[in-house]
Amino acid sequence: MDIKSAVLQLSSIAQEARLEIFRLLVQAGPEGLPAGSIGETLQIPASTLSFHLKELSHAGLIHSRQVSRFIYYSANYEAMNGLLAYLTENCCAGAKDCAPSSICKPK
Amino acid sequence: MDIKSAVLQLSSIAQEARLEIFRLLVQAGPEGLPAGSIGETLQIPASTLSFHLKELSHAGLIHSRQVSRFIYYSANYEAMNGLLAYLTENCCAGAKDCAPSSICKPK
DNA sequence: ACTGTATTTCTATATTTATGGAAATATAGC
DNA sequence: GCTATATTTCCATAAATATAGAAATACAGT
Repeated sequence: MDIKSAVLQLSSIAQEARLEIFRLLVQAGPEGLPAGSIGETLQIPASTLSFHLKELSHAGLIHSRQVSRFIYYSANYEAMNGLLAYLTENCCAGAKDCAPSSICKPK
Repeated sequence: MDIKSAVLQLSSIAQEARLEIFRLLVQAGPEGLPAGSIGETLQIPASTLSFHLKELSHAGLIHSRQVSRFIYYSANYEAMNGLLAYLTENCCAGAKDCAPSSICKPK
């Protein structure tokens, strides 16, 4: 991963509403949740939510798929894993006792 | 760690210049580097650098200490470790095979 | 085709963040 | 106390980001 991708992904979760959205999707598991359900749970207006979902999608941290009239969003565990690995490597550069590169797996 | 602290810390490294600064300080080890040396290495004007260092300090990801006329900045490995632990927990909520909470240690 | 529901795009606005020169402050050596 | 160097603060400006209503689009059922 290059630094620009890392910054893009970090930016996408460096915002309270988006970090909450991401957490919610992680908790929701691989099936994810429809946009409306996310907005209802977190009390975010539809257009604002759409903006944030686009940011997260653009950074690659979430996926979306259409299920009839609903669009389901779900956490991209691999991408988050990659970001954590990048940060771990950067945090631990030159240090001993680092975690293995594979930190997180979807259930 | 609460979500606001996580967002603050993420924001502080969700910017290319600051992530570069942080990486450099991690590589430099616990002794850290004087501000001027950071600016020279990364080609960042003094006032801009000072702004970014303040952001990182405010988020708690770096320390500073005065050594004669120089101010040495160094990575706060514990804070970074805490952030990674928070993200790992949030990434892995409900998932098996998570990394241990202690991911990164200074050399 | 028409209707209702889900979501996005458009648009404007407010807010925050980044940049860097100039001036101010701090420290050390003479 | 003067001078040189290191760093920060002040300031203005530019650029990016966040917010949310209104309009547009997409889909499914009738």
